[in-house]
Amino acid sequence: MQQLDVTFTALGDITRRAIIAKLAEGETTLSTLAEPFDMSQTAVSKHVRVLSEAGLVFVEKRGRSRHCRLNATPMKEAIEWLTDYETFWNDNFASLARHFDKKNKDNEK
Amino acid sequence: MQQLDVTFTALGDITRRAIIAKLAEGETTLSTLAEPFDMSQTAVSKHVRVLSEAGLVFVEKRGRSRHCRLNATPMKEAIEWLTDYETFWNDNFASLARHFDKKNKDNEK
DNA sequence: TATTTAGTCAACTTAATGGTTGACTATTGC
DNA sequence: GCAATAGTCAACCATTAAGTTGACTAAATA
Repeated sequence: MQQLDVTFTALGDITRRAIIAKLAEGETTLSTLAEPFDMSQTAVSKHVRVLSEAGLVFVEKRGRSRHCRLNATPMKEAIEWLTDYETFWNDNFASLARHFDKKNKDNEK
Repeated sequence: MQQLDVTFTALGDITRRAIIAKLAEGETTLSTLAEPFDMSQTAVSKHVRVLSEAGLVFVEKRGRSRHCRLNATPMKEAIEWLTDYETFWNDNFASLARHFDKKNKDNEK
């Protein structure tokens, strides 16, 4: 699987996006993170694993608790991919040119 | 399911992103779209359905063929959601302030 | 009219997701 | 030492996803 696959897939779940939103307010432990959700801690833990495998969350074991920290850098690649299509919601010749310029440079994407 | 869920999920597949890239070059029929892929036309057709249900592709029946056209507007919401986290890959106080400003305005997301 | 072409549909397989529960491990604190 | 707390793990269930094939419909063309 490609990085963009795991990034977009990880973001395609409302619970995981909510976890990200929580973590944007600051680092927390798994249990406090899980508390507001209407599902078991195990379920939240699985979502956090998906996020951590996507590199979107760093988990650090500290004593008996797990501290989770947001890492947004994989979003960069996602946003770059999306930005490449901005021409299709702005009909703007400059961005159109940018789109096909970029396409010629990196045909592997 | 929420719009962001279907958008991100649709984008979380490399074949579907490749379809989008093809359609960025211009409208095509399903069969010419399917041709380069190493899978049945039925499979490609299913991917196109996922994209069209996400609103990312418009499909129009014309004679015996289906013409597919890219519609990138759902990407706008996706990019807006992501941009809200730019503070976490730039450590920039202005974008941090923007992030928490926005959070206060629209707590429903 | 007969045949090719474009595409869908239904049925099926396999694997992944998203959730549960119960048992377990390890750490903390009384 | 014992009990509470934080979390994982394994097993299970139901649903969805991604692909296949074969039969079918509808349009274009020889």
